This record gives sequence, C-alpha cells and structure tokens, in this order.
Amino acid sequence: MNSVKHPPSARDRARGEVTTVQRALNLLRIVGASERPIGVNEIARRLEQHASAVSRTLSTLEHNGFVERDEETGRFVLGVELIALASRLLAELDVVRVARPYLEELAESTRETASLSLWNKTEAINIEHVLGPGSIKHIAAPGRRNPAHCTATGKAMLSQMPGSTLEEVLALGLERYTDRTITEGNALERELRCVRERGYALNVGEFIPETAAIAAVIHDRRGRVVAAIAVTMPVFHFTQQSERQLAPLVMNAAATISRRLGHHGAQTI
Amino acid sequence: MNSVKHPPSARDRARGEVTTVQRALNLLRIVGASERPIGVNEIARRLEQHASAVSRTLSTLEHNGFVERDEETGRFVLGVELIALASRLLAELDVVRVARPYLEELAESTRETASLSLWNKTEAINIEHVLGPGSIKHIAAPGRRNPAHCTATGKAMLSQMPGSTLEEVLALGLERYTDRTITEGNALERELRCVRERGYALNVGEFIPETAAIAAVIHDRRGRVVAAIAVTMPVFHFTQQSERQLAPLVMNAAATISRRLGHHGAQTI
DNA sequence: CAATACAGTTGCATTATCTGCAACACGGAC
DNA sequence: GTCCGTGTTGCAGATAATGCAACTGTATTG
Repeated sequence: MNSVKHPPSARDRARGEVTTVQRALNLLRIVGASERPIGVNEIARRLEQHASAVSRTLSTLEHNGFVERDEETGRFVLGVELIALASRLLAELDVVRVARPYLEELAESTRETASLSLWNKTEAINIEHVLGPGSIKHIAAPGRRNPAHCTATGKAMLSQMPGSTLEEVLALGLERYTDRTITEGNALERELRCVRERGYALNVGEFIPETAAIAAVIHDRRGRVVAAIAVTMPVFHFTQQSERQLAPLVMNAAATISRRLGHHGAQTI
Repeated sequence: MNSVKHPPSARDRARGEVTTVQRALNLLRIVGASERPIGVNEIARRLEQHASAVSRTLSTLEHNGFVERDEETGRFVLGVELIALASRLLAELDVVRVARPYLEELAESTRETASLSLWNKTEAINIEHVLGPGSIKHIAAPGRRNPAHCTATGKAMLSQMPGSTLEEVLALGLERYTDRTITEGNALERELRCVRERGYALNVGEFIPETAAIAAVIHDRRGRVVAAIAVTMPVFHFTQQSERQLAPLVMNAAATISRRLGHHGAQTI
C-alpha cells in the first residue's frame, strides 16, 4: 500500500505553523529588522506574544550570543554569534569577493550607489554596497530585504527562477508599497518577460517612492542565478537617457562577474 | 543596575538548560561547524538527540532559510537568511572596514596570514583574513572559533576583559588541545598578566600543533576591546627573532586601527 | 513628592508542543 | 534477494512553553 500523500505534520512545520523554534526565529528577524535596539515589550507586541514568553526566549538567545543587550538601555540587538555563523558562508561565496571591485567601478562610473544581492527563498537580500559620491545613504544597505515583485534586483532574479518560485511569490501576495507597485499577477508575469528579453530589470519608485534602480543577474559556473547587481539612484536622476547609459554598464559588469565565476553563457534555466 | 536577587528559572535558561530553542541553536552551530554538508543522522549523533527530532527542527530551520539543503545529497548547510541577518551587523562594524587594508599590509610585510577576530562571550571568532604568499590555508579562516585560553587572539582579548569574563572561561574548563595548551587556571592568569605587560599575545602550538600566532587587541573610541588582529604562521617559522620582528608590526597595526576608530589611549579596562 | 504608567522578570498551574518509538520508504552494498 | 543506512511520519505519552498574576525598578505625571 502506498501511503497517500497527506499534508502531514512536518509539512505543517514547513508552512510556518506554530512551533517554538519558529517563534524564536521570527523574534530574531524582528530584532534584526529594527533600526535601533528593541525592547521586550515592543517585540512582544509585534509578534503578538506575551512579554513573558519573549523575555524567556530572548534569555536563551542572549546566552547563545544570537542577540546582545545594549549595556545602557537593556534593549536588544543582534549578536556576534550570527557573524560567526555567517562569516564562513560569506567567505566561501566567491561572488562577493569577485563582485566587489566591479561594484566600486560601477559606483564610480555611474556616480550612484552600486550593490550586490543574493536570492533567499522569495526575496533578494543586499549583502554589499558601494556608495556613489552624492548618493542617498541607507538605500541598498547590507541586510536590507528587497521584495521580489517591486525591486530591480528582486525582479531581475525572479525573472530567471523556475515557475514554482514565481508561484510562491504570488502566493505571498504582491504587497503594495507605492502607487507604482505591480500588484497584479499577470502584470508581473508580463514585466518579468520583458526583463528576460532586455536583460535587465528596472524599478522606478515601485518600492520606495524616491528611488530607482537598474539590475542584472549573475550566473555561476553551472549557469545558476546566484546574485544580482544593481545601480540605485534617486528617482529624479532616472531618465530614458540614464537608462540607456546605465543599463549596458550594469549588464556588462554582471556578465563579467559571471564569466569570472566560470559561467560560459549556457543558461541552465 | 541589575542586582539579581534570586537564582531563578530564567537563570537556568541562561545556563544552557534544555529548551527547544537551545537545541535548535546547537543544531545550527553544528551545521555551521561542519566542513561539508551534514545529514540528519550525523547531527542527531552529535547532539545525542533522536533523528526524528532533528529532522523536524531542520524542517523549520530550512523553511526559514537558516539552513539549506544541498540539491544532490539532501544534506544541510547554513542558509542565506543568516547572511541577511549578519550582513547588516558586519556593515555597521566599523572595525572590519577600517582593519582590512592593515590586514593586507600586514600579510604582505610579514608574508604570513593576517586575520581579524571579534570577541564573543568566551571565545574569539575570526571574521576576516588575508592569506600571506606562502601561507597555510584554512588557518584563521572566517567563522573559525578560537578558544580564549590557547589562541593568540583569544588570549590577547581575554587579557583585557573584566575578571568575570575570566571566571566564565575558567568555569568552562581549559580544554587541552596539544601538549602545550595551558590547562591550569593560575598558569593562565600568569600568562595573561604577561600579555598585558608586553602588549601582545603569543600562541605557539597551543591550539593546533603546527601553527603559531602573534596577536594584539583593538580598542574602539570608548576604549573598549572590540577586536584583535593576528599574524598566523607555521610553527617552524616562529623563532625569537621573528617574534621580535613581527610583534611590533602587529602592535603598530592594532594601535593604528584603534586610533582610526577614535581611540585616544585612555584604557577603560 | 506621591501617583501613575510602563518595562522587564519570575513562580506556578495549565495546556500545547515536543519527544521517542516504531514503522515505513528509499537507496546502496553485497 | 537480504542487509545496512538515511530520512520522514503518526501516535501517545512526557515535557517544556504559555498566560496569568505579582513583583521590581524606572520614567512620567500631576
């Protein structure tokens, strides 16, 4: 007898049901997303949990170095242990090392901010940026999460992902951030087709009203999409002319980085 | 002031008692410490837990992007989510950015491997390294954990920590790694006094038999010890002469980095 | 200066989740 | 074929997490 495929318990876990660990990870993300140190009660409110539970979980996380307590305020920030875990990963990611000089080159030649993002599940994550001379700060800062449907790096990478990934993204709902955000599935699919055809993705105020960006994907030696680079600028810098100028620069840099990672042009989806 | 009066339950958490989250974090550390992708049963053996429990926890972690499954083997490695959390931290840590050029300079002038470590609870953690021309690989690699009592960066930072930290380290037990490892509390205290006096720490085969290192601490603008830099070499490169040559280089680099972080010589413990 | 409000922590009884077991599916070795 | 090993799942019992209420300490208020 073949046991039929019920949606069973571990599947529930995978779908984000209530587990203690799940709650702890959400907590960690909230601490990470906060600009300033964050207190127990504030976390509890955002998680819709009781302060006592949060306090105890934080105690465990603190003891393990995943969060740290600000000496003066007693509030929490992420801890060094995360760096310990991530730094090996980062060191092993060739793309970071290879891309950095090209980011600097891009930032200099475009006089805007250049950044590198990785794909994570259903979103892009910035991990490196080089500020251009007069550029806005904090845009494209490392650790920032870029939704797939309304950012340049997000759309660039999503356009190369298998259909299942697009479905996941659609299932999450296309949240509206500005009046330019694409919130309709078919429109997004059209946009992604367009991105594939021209080889770069645009975002003009779809996520943050004042910023625009141009992005292109990076492939590794096996042809997989591993990252994307972007040039981010204030919306008022963005014109058809700048698009014509910048797009080739971004695509060239991305292609060069891909080549240096051993990519030979064969696209394995 | 946190004058804790009772030794109560959350203290138990802090002391690493069994909690579900605690187990998940240990699991994460094991995945992170593994050189290659690691399977459910192997993790279960190391944690002395049942494979079923590990499997379920991994399921949650995977869904959250904290671990990823190697496509071919089905084994686990750390996930991009950790980079997402850590990269902001890293970007905000001035010391990393400031230190990098000096690491490169050190690596070049000494023709050995230069590295930067942060302090985490009771150990030092490498987060950056520059390989010297002919140097051994993987020593001082990012993510590597350096015990406080038998590594150069560990001893350098521990020597500047308050007594309570030393007590914590002693309480963990001074594990023996080689026949040169200091395993006796009083001997370690003497060694630390010596480190404070001469301004740099040595490790000659106390952790890994074949490697030696010289380290000095970095202070931030408030005089706090935030990091240490080290030059690591094969043990057979290490002589009294090389110590005399390298120690000033390391101390100078550390002092320069401290100065660039705004440290003015006032040591606030 | 008391009165008040809020943050953070803890003990305890209840409840809900997690664990361990046993069984199963799958794959490889012989 | 059998015999390992790995990974996953359902289930019932074991265990750890929860929510409450109480308490402390620290701001904020009148």
